[in-house]
Amino acid sequence: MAQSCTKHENHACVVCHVGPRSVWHDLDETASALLAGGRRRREYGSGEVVFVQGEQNDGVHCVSGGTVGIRRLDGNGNSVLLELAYPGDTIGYRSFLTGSEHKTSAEALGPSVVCHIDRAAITALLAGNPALGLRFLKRSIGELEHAHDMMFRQATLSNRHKLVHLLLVLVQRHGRRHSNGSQSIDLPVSRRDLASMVGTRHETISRIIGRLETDGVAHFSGRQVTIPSVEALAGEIDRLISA
Amino acid sequence: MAQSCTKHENHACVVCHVGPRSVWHDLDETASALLAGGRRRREYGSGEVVFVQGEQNDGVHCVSGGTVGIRRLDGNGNSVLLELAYPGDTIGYRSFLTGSEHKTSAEALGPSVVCHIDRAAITALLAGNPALGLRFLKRSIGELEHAHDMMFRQATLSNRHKLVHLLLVLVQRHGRRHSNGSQSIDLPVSRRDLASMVGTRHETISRIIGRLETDGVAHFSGRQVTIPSVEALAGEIDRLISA
DNA sequence: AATCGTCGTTGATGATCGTCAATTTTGCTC
DNA sequence: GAGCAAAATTGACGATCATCAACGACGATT
Repeated sequence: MAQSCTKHENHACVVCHVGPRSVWHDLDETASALLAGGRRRREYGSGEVVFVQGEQNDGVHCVSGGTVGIRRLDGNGNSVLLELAYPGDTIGYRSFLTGSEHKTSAEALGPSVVCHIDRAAITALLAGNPALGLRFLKRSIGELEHAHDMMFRQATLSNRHKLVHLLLVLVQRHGRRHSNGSQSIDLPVSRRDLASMVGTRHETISRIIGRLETDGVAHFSGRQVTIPSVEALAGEIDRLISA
Repeated sequence: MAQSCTKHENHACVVCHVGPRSVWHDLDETASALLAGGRRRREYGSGEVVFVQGEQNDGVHCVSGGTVGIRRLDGNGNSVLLELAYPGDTIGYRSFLTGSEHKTSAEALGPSVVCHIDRAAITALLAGNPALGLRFLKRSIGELEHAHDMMFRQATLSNRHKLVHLLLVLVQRHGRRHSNGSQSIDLPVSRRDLASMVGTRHETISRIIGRLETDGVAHFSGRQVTIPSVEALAGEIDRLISA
């Protein structure tokens, strides 16, 4: 999919559906030309790697289609999925701006399209567009708030509630509304990655899923999840967060 | 009145010990004058609040002395200490730059000195010094990396290991080296806050502390902690992280 | 000195989790 | 489709944790 970038190559990255939340939004013509010149589109198969933790940065990437997972690894085989990136999101900009190696890996979770923008182009763009730096700053701040939310949930919610919250987030991005009011999700991640996002083991995730099944609040079949009532599921957390 | 800077009023915030890691480092004279004019020093007693979650932003703060805790609360009495800020650190800049209310509270953990810099001054500084925006960007990225480290540890380490890691971090900032090789810390936080930083309950922290005692790797007396061998303590985690 | 509220510790208990292991299912390659 | 490796599930067990409760310690206030 996202078979989009066949025309208007000379405008601000039209390959990506650049919304107002993108850092590339609202560039002038010279900048757009610079961007178009330094950009290179590429399709990734499921599981293919965009950049690897520890590698030297070679520019930034912009997600155009699909879903990209931001992952951190250690030397013991531990793997944690820290973020999910969607079309319009720019990734790999941290190590670019700090001039360091990548602190995380990025991989396509399902067929995806990602553009690469080389160092020279971004350097020139940043030099000529001070507003671009501020956009990166706001993007970074947004991610930081998101990380703080996550840290807060990790410290206050039970594993079940964390999984429920994760499902509610995923249903917003990946949910398909059914005619009877229920919604379905095609999970972009494995059970193991679900576990890492919740902060527990995959066996525990399996068991929590089993309990959600018997409670009737969600039905799992492989990576397909059906939620009869999203409101009922949200109710599990709401009375903890708001009350 | 800003009863602070007794000399060098026309240089970059000399109240704070501005190191190269501070966002205010290396400003030119005009900018320093602007900063000095919009800055106001204030001393805070232990527990006093610098800014409150939910309040509208009224500029940024710069820690000059002591330790400031960044805390997030919810409506159920849950409280999590997300970060510790030390002299040279600028706080409250996120809500300033995004033009939103404070997403966290900040409070002095022990007697502290914090400067306030009003909106007008920073706005002018940012407009005249594009490099300042990049400094904020790098600071934000640094905090984000820190948050990702935290998320990774939350997902992979046991509570005991998380507490040990926290002690090792605190010993770097607050540790006093003893003649026999041991080190002591005056903890800047309560047991409850320790618990929130580890992501568990305070009773559990008490019990883990008890086990560290019986294992002889750390001795607790109130907020004073003595660690016979920091290397031995670090060894508990090292073989998990590196091996 | 007496009171009050918070903090810290400790105990008991049921719930949850991590680990090891066995088994089934899934997805991919040939 | 056969075969294989990884993923996912399930069971069993010991370890750890959350919760409720009781109690002592401490600081602040009166």
